[in-house]
Amino acid sequence: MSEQEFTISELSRRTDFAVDTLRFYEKKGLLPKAKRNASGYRIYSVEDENRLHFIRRAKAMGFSLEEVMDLLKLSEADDAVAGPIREMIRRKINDYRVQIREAEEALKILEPLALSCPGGVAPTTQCPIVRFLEQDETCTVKS
Amino acid sequence: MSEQEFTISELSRRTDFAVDTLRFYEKKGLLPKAKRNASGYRIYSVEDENRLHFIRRAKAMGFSLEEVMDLLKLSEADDAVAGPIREMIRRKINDYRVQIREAEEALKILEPLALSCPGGVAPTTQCPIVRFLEQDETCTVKS
DNA sequence: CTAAACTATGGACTATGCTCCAGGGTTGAG
DNA sequence: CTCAACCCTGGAGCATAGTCCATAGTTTAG
Repeated sequence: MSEQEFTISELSRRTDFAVDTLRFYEKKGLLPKAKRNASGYRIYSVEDENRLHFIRRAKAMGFSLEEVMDLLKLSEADDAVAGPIREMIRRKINDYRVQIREAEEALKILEPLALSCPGGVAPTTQCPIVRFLEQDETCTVKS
Repeated sequence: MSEQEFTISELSRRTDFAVDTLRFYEKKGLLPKAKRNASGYRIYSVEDENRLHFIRRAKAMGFSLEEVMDLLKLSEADDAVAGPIREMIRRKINDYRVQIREAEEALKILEPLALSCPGGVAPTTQCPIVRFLEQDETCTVKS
């Protein structure tokens, strides 16, 4: 009977996105304006479900909703080509590399401080961390 | 004459924090309620300047304003001891390590995809990235 | 027929860290 | 004296990604 059409709560159950999130995604343009039944209820299909799988994966790869939207557009256009998509992935790869480098820079400072700090009830005057933070020389890494 | 007291814009120039940011920090409790002159203007001292250097450094190490506030309290109390501070640094170190691990996980997936993607004007049906995103198996890494 | 469970809408609220604005008072140089 | 440049306050707004609410209509099981 039902030929692959579902209500919003069914789609929610199938994709594990909250009902509110699905409506939010529609408003943001990540999902197309849903078909409606006679009383205004949204009706979804397997296409929508697939689109949501795509969204989930792209988010898992660290893309923001705006980027996910771009990825969707880039991959769904009739004349869609691989170049721009690869570019987006390359940029994301670069973001991650920068992030790793910055985290490593911070660790290079924090780890020795943690090791040389006596901890326990030693007064903070003995604490190299506090001394480091109170220095007034500039220090790079972030911001 | 002026014995180390300055107005908010002077403090701003000396610390390179925007005037608005200084007022914002006071409201948030990162800076103590400033002394005022007869007409209600905030008056600052070198202590405030030092505190702001501390804040700048702690932020550069990746601490949020709330964490910076904790660090300030932990290091300024009369009976301040090194233990809790070291704990905070250790937690931040751990955060960075987790962040690095997650970024590496993502790279492990994205880098091979970028390498195997033909790019250019190849249709997206040829694009391993799109194929990856359209898969419906679950995949870990984030969220 | 009724009550529960579902659906719709628009708008408010969360956290983070500022940034900007309007409307008004104060200070300092010329 | 006047005008620019400063200061004050409270509140709004930005981005991100939802989440929750009130109010109201709809569908379905018993």
